[in-house]
Amino acid sequence: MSTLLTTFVPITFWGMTLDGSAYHHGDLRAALLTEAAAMIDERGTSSVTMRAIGRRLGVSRSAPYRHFEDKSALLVAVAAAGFDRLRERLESVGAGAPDAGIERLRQVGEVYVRFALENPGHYRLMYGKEAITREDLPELREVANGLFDELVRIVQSYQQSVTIKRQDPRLQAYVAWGAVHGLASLLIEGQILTAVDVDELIQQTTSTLLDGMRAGR
Amino acid sequence: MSTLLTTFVPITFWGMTLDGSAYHHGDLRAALLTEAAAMIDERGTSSVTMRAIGRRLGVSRSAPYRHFEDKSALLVAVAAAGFDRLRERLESVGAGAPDAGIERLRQVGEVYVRFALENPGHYRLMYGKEAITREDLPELREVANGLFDELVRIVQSYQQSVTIKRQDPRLQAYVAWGAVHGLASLLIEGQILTAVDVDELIQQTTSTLLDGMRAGR
DNA sequence: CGAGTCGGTTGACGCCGTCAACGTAATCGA
DNA sequence: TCGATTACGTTGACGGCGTCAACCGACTCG
Repeated sequence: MSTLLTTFVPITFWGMTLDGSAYHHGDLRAALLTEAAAMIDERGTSSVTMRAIGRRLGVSRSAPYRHFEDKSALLVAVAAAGFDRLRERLESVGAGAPDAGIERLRQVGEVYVRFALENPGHYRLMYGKEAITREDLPELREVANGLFDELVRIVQSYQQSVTIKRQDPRLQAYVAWGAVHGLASLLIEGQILTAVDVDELIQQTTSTLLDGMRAGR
Repeated sequence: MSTLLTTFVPITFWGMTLDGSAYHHGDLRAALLTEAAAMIDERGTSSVTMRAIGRRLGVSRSAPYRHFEDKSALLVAVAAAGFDRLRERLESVGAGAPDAGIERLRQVGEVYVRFALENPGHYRLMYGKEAITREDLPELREVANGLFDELVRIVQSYQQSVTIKRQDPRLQAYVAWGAVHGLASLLIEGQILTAVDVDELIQQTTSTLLDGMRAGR
């Protein structure tokens, strides 16, 4: 009897059935991350709910809890992935321009703002506090701080060229970060509505910043 | 009979009873605004719920709906009040320094950042999109744009002094706004953790900005 | 004094995050 | 090979949320 019944049980391989349905999803954790990321950039962080993401992936409302402790943990993971992508983008700048010079600092700023514009939801998540409520963000802080340290190093290296004022590189790095972060935020939040050319705006920001950092003497 | 019963009905004046309880609150609308503002700066925008604010004011969960169409409308009103306060603060800068000069632009930047630090919840609400979901923000946009126009005017007036580069003042104003907004945001969101002096950071930002705006020639 | 409006109330609905209890599939040790 | 364990899904339930509908008391004005 049980033998007969089993003939109606779908044949499975790694949780996947032949007709595509699955009891075990296969790699739900990865799917959750990419789906959450997509939702974030499509309709904002507030559109990400545990139930909605489950619905979109065809699993039950609480399936995500087998892979992330709570909603905040999921968002932290998405933010961490965002930091990784940003780091890659910034590192690729160095590879292209071996001559260095002030030009690299400018390019880093441009790439930074462009990343924010292309991944607004991610960017807000990474540098905002609203969605992420947990205190235990060791890895997240670590990767974010790593990025900042890289910026400090860049500033420092250019202070050693003659064209930059010799000042506390950490302070200078915060100023530079603030300028590009502010521009990115204003653009993302739709605060800059009058018809201005975004490229020109980025250009102007980096120019003003670098002029200000360069020694008046 | 009904005459006897009315002797047990509390004597009221403008909705207030002699023992302090009230059926009509008196001025619930104003109370909602101040209470929401307090909650925002104390425990963040996400702590503001229609039900919680009603609880804190001793009214029912849906009493606020007699004064604001929905939660977003309430938050818009709070944000608008924030813009008014910021405008007052910024206008007071002009009054104190009649001699003008580059110094005023620097002071405006400082006051701006300080306002954000003192009213972090308000500031986030004013310049973020997360909490406010409605499209019909005519007055809000208006007062925000008014503030920006004021900044454009300041930049313009200082371009007419010899010490500033002659460039599109709108573009320059966006750059300046971005720099202070970025610094404020980083500070508010707790992104600047390493021990740096906030005053020095503000100082450094405005200096770099003004140096960058000033003509190298 | 009676009608209408203003500003409160409760009940209900459907969303949400999350926990507990449960079931099934894959895996691993004997 | 098989039994136990673990990994990964499921549904049911709870309380909190925004919001709407229905209701009602209290002030206002003819």
